[in-house]
Amino acid sequence: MASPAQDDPGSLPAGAPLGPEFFARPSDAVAPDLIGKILWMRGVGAGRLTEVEAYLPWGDPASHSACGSTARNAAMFGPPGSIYVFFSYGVHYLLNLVCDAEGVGSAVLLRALEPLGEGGAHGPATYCGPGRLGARLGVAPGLNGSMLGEESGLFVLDDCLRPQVGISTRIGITRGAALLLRYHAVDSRCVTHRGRTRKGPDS
DNA sequence: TAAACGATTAGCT
DNA sequence: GCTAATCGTTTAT
Repeated sequence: MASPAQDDPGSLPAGAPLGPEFFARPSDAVAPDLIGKILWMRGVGAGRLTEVEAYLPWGDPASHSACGSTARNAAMFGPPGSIYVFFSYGVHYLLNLVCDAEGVGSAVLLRALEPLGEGGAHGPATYCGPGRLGARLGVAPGLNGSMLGEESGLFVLDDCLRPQVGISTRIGITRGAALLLRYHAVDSRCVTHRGRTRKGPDS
C-alpha cells in the first residue's frame, strides 16, 4: 500500500515533543494530561494515548515503588521523562513513564493506544490493554531506564488536542483498587473491557 | 533453596 | 462472566 508521510514510521508526526519538565510533576497530575497526546516510536509508528493509570510513590499499595527500590523497579525512581518497563505475569511488557523528581518513584502506566490516521483499514482499530500496547510499540527490556527522545526512540508529542478526560478506578490490581487514578478519553471506545461495560459511575 | 504472587490476556460456558 | 495459562520477581525458611 502507498505510504503517506503520516503513515511513515520514520517521520515525526506533527506536534511538540514533551520534555522532562512536563513529567516533573506528580503522576496523578501528569496522567490526565497525557490523554490525547501522541506516542511515537521510531521505526514502529505513532498512536494517541486513550487510557493511562497513575501510580503514586506513597500511600499506593499497588505501586511497585511502595515497597521501596529494588533491582526490578529501579528505573521507576529515575529522572522525569525516563522509561520504566517491566515484565508482567511472565507474558507481557508494560510501558511506564517516570514522573516527578528523580528518586521519588512515581510513574504513569500506559494502558491503551489508538493508532493515528485511519487506524489501518485491514488492522485492528485500537490496541486495548497495556500488554498489547507494549507489543505494538515493540517495547523491549532494553528501554528500561532510557530517556524519552533520541536515546530510546520513543517520543511523546503534544498536538494541542485536548479530549475530555474521565476518571475511574484502576484495573487488574488487587491492592489500592479503590483509588481513582485511572484516566481515559471519554470520547474513545478504546478502553479495557472491564471498564468498557460501565458508561460512567458519576453520570 | 523453595514457594507464592502478580499493574494480563485469551478462551470457554 | 468466570477460569486457566504464562514466567520473572520477591519473600520466607
